[in-house]
Amino acid sequence: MSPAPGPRPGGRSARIQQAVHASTRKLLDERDRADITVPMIAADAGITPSTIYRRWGDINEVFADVAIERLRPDAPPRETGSVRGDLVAWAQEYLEEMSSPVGRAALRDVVMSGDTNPLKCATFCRTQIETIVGRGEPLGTSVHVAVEHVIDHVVAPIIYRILFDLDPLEADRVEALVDQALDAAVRV
Amino acid sequence: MSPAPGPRPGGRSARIQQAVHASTRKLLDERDRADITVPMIAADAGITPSTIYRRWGDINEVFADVAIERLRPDAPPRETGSVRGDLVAWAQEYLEEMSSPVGRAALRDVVMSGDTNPLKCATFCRTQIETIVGRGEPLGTSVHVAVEHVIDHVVAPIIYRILFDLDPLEADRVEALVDQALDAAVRV
DNA sequence: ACGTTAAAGCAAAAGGTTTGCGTTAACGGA
DNA sequence: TCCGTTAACGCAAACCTTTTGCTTTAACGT
Repeated sequence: MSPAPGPRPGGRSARIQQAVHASTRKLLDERDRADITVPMIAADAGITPSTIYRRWGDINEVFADVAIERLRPDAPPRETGSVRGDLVAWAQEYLEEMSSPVGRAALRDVVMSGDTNPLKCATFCRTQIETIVGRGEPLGTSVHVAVEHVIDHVVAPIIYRILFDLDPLEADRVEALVDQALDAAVRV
Repeated sequence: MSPAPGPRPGGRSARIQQAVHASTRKLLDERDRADITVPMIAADAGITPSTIYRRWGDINEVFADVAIERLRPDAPPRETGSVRGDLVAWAQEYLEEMSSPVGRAALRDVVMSGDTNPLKCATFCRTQIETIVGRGEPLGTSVHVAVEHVIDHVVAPIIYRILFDLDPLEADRVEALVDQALDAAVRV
């Protein structure tokens, strides 16, 4: 009776999505974001503008879509031998990536799009932290508590300062923040 | 020789700015932000669209301009008898205001506009905190340190969770964050 | 292979944005 | 108080983006 009209992730759709992403990234490297239009992206990708409007809605959704790919972790956090060491290394690298012009722009593009993209982005981050903390203490509610503290005391200040254009954190301050987060988690 | 061509904050400009702000706030209450256009605002304000384009550039700048007025503190932080109490009361109120749909939208509008607006917004916040901390220990570098810690450990988690659509902080967790910020500041 | 249908192409209509030029109204000096 | 100067506004036409109805293409299941 119902042929299950689910999505169709087939070849053509995927090809067009990749073309749009590639053209958007390319234009983003060349021009200022305010000077990029949907017809420009379409022309570069070799498709018609209406395809973009129908699939993405508006140009901000395209930017957000590209941004979230940039924000997706490409590898599990590397191991240094201790949870603290892993967290410090991960946080310093995260700070580095997000402070760069590309990282800042990606963060803004994600934040300005509807609720689900920011949540997805925060979840990428949380998952990485869970991996690290989970190595030291496999499973249990204390892991969850520690993760929350790392998000509040380490990730939040990093991102807040970037989004609001304050001076970025120093690398050694990141270390202190990690210690404070772990301290706070232990005391609960 | 040079008649100093400075800005002209006179009556007409101010009147038009107010009209645009008022119409924007009104439309923002009625419709979804994506459905609001520059010609709509202009019509409601009784001016021509080109005036808005020339003064603000685009509609996002208008939204950001309105948002920053919403974010500007309307009174100095109220006093409870202790620095800790003042900070807790202020932070809980701040959380409340920023979590509301209007507050969230204003935050996003500010963040998505160029660098100076976010910085202005963060400075509003910092100034309020400085006022509170300065009451306990008038002037000195330790005040500055404490303010930094409150921003990193209290403000940042509040705002991060709002912007990335995580569960908002509980009111009693705010209290714990203030304590942690003050602890961290003392240890430096 | 064939039928079905989601997604893309095309083109015209609708609407938003930019721009040149004339007009208005603050501001400063006589 | 009046007058000259000039930033800012109004108007309207040109330009570009966005939307929309219809046709065509190409995945996917049978």
